[in-house]
Amino acid sequence: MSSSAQTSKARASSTPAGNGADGPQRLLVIDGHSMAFRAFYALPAENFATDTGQHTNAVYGFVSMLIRMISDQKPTHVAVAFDLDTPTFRSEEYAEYKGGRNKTPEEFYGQIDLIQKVMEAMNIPHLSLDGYEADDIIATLAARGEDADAEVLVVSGDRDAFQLINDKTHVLYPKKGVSDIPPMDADAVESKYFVRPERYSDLAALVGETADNLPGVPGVGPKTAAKWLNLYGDLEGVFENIDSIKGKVGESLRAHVDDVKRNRKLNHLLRDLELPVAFDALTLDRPNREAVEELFDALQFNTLRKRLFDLFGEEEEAVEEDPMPESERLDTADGIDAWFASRAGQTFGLHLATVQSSGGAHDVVGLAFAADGATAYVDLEHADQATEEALAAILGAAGVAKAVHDFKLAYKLLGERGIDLAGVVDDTMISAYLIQPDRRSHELADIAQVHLRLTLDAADDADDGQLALGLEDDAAVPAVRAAYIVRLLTLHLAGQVVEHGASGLLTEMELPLAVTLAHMERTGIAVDGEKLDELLGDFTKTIEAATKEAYDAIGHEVNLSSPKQLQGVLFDELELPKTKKIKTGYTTDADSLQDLLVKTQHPFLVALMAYRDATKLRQTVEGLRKAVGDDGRIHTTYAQTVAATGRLSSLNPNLQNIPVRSEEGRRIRGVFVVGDGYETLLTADYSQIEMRIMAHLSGDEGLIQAYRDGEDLHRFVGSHVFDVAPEDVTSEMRSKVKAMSYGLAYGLSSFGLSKQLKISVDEARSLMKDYFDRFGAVREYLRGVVGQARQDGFTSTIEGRRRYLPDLGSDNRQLRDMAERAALNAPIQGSAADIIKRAMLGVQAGIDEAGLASRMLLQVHDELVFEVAEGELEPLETLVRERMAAAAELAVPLEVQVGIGRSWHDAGH
DNA sequence: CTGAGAACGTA
DNA sequence: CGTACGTTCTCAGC
Repeated sequence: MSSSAQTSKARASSTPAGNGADGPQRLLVIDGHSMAFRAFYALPAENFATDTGQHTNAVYGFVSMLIRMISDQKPTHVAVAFDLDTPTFRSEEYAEYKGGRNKTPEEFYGQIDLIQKVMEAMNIPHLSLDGYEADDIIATLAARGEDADAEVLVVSGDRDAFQLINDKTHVLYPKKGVSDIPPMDADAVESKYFVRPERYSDLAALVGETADNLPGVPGVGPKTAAKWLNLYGDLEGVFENIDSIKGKVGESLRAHVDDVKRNRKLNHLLRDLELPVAFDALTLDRPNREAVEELFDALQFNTLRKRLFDLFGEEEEAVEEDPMPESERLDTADGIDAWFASRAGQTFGLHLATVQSSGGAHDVVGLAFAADGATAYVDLEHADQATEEALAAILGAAGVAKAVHDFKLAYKLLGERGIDLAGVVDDTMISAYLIQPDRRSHELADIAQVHLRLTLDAADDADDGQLALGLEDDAAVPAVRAAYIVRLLTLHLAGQVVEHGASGLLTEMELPLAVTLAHMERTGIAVDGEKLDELLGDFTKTIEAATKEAYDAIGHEVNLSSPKQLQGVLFDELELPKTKKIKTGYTTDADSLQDLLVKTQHPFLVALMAYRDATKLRQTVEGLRKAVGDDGRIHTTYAQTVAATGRLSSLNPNLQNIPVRSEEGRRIRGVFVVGDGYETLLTADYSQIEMRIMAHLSGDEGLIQAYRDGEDLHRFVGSHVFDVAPEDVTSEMRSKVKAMSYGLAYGLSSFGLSKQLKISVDEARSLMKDYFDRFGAVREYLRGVVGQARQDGFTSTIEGRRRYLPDLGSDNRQLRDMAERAALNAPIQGSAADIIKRAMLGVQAGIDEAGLASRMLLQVHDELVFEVAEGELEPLETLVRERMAAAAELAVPLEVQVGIGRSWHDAGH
C-alpha cells in the first residue's frame, strides 16, 4: 500500500465516520443533477417553499439524502458532481443526445444553485467541467479513489454508472425517491442485467437508453444482448461474429451497427479527466456552522439543520464517566445524616431496590443514592427504626433535591411503607418523554443507552463498587448502578429539557401530577362484585345463544373468534361478496359485517355480530373481575409517558375504554360504585373540548362567537354549511356536521368522510368546501399547522408541549401523510390533555386547601370521576366546576358538565 | 412462550 | 384514504 496516497488530514478523526487516519478510506461520489431530480419528484413541490416562493423540495430531499448517506455509509471523503448547461463532447457527436426530454419543471429552477450553496456551506466539494458530464467526473473521481486504495460509493440514478462497478467501487442506485437506495454490486448487476458490470456498457449500447435518447437495436432487449455478449465475450466479439447471428434480430443488428457503435462511444465514461482536485481535497470536513445557519434560515430548514448538526456533533460526544465511583453502605442514622450533610446542595440520583413479592407486586428492600463521585445504599430490611427515620427525613425533605426514574412508582412504593417522597426535581422518565414523546419505551435501560450510551447492567467485572457492597446483597448492586445512571441522566437531560422548551411542563405540570396520579391509583374505585357476576352471567348467556344461532345458520361449528376461520365461512362457504382487503385476506370487521348484512340478510351475520358484541363485553367484565383488589376496589395505573400527544393512558386494567355507547355496554359502568363511607360519585366532563380548542387556535370569529353565545355548536355550524335557519337543521344534517367537525381535527379526507357518512365523495367534498367557505379561519389554521410543523420540526400545544414529526419531510407518501395528520391532531388533542392536567392539579389543590375528604378517582381524557365524602357534594361540585373551567384561558369558555349518582352509570349524563 | 395481526372499546 | 390509546384472541413460529 502506498503510504503517500494515504495522507489524510488529521481532522478526519472528527468526522462522523470516526475513522482514524489509519482506518479504511471511503469515497462517496454523488451525481448532483440525478439525485436532485429524484428528490424533486419524490417530494411535493407545493409543500416545500420559502416565504419568498422559492421551491425547496429538491434541495431538501437532496440534503436529507446526503445526511443519511453520510450517517449510514460513514465516508471519509465526499464529492458531488454536476452537469453544466453547455454542450459536451457527446452532444457535439450526436446532436440528439439527451434530446426529447421534457422541459424542466418551473419549480425546479434555482434549486441546483441552492444545492451547490449548501455544499459550499457544508465544505463538500462540488465539481463540474466544461464539455463533460457529471458521469465523467464521477468516473474520474472513482478512479482516483481506487488509486488511493479507497472504497468508492457512487450515488447515481443513471445506469451508465454501472460500468464503474468492481471490487472497490459500488453504485448506490435509488429504487424510488431518495430514501431507498440499495447498493448495487457486481452480483446485483448480473442478476438484473445478466452481464458483469464491465460488460454493462456493451449491453446498453445494444439495447439503447431512452433516457439519453439513444435508440438501440430494435427487437433486442437485455436478455438477447446478454446472450450475445456472453457468447462472444464482448461487443467486439459480437461484431466479429455479426454474420453468424441468425434470425430477425441478427438482421436488425446488422442494420444498426452504426447506432450501436455510436451508443458505445457515448456511454463510455471518461476516467481520466483533468480535474484540479486531489483525492485528499475531498476529505469530509465539518460544515461551516455559520454558513449553514444562514443558509438554512433562508431555506427554512429547521429539522434538517438539527439533523445535520446532530450528525457532525459538536465534538466527539463526551463519554460519560464510567465506571462508577465506589459505594458505601449506610446502616446507621448518623451515617445517613453525615453522608447527606457532606453533600448538601447536590441533586441526588435515587433508585429503589425492589424484589418481586407475592402477586407480582414490588416490595422496597433498599434505597440507592448517587452523588458527585459517590454512591451509597441503605438496606431497609435490616434497618433499625432510627435509621429508617433518618432515611425518611431525607426522602421527605423538600430541600434535598432528588432525581428519580418513574417518580410516581417510587412515590407509591415508599408511600406503602409510610415514607413520603418530596424534593423530587426531576423524573428522568418524564424528562426523556418530554424530549422524545414518540419513543415507545422510556425505561431506564433504554434511555441510558440512547442518551448516555451506557448500559444499565453494571459491568461484569467485579469492580470495587460491588465488592464494597458485599455480593450477598442481590438487590443492592443493580440499584446502586441505577441510581448512578439516574444521576448522570438528570445532569445530561436538564439542558435538553430546556432546549425543548419543556422545563415548565416538567416542574409545573408533570412532576406535581405524578403525585396526584399516585393518590388516584392508590385510592382506586369501588366495584360491586355481585353486579359484576350478574353481568358476567348475562353476557355469557347471550354468547351461548348467539353461538348456537350462528352454528345453526351454517350447519356446523366454527371458532367465531377466529377471523381466519370466519373468512372461510363467509367468503368460501357462503360465498358472500368480498370485503376490504387486509394482509390476511378479507376483513370481517364490524363495519364490513354490517355492509354484508344489508346486502345479503344472511342470518349468520346477525348471530356473529351479536356474538362479537357480547364477547367483547364479557371480556371487559372478566378483566375487571380479575382486577378487583382485596379492598374491593380496582386500581388502574396511569401511564404518564406513553401517549405522544401528552394524554395519559390507563392500564391494568384500562379504565379509559369502559363501554358507554350502547345500553348493554353502559351496564358495565353500573358496577363502578361509591365506596363505603362516601356519599356519591360525581363525574365532571368538558363539553366539546377539542372543538373549543379548534375554535381558539384557529381564531375563527364565527366559531368563537357561537361558543360565547352558548349555541349548540353542531346546529350552528349546520345552519351555516347547509344555509338554513338553525331551527331547520335536521338531525341528519347535524350528525353530518358533527362527524366532519371532529374529522377535521384528525386530518379527515373527503374520501374518509364520504365513507363514514355513506355519501358520495363529491358530496363529501362539497360539504367540506361549504364548511371551509363559512369557517375560513379553520382552513387557514389547519394549513398553517402543517407548514409550521415542517419548518420547526414539531407541533406545539397551548402549554408548549411539543411533538416532533420528522416524517413531514419524508419522501414516502404514506409516512408523510401520516405525519401530516398527526400534525393536525397533536396540538388539539395535546392541548386538551394540557387543560385537563392543569384542571386535575387545580382541583387537587382546591381539595387540599379546603380540607375536603372527597377524592379524585379517575381521568378519562375529558372527564374526571370523584368520590364525594358525606356533606361535601355542594362544595366539591362548586370547586370542580370552577377549577376545571379555569384550567385555561381560551377565546371561548370551557363548559363543564357535572353528573351525580351512586354508580358511574348513574352519574353519567 | 412470544410476536404479529385483527378486532374493538374509549376520547 | 381519521388521531390517540390498551386488551384480548388466534395463529404461526420458536
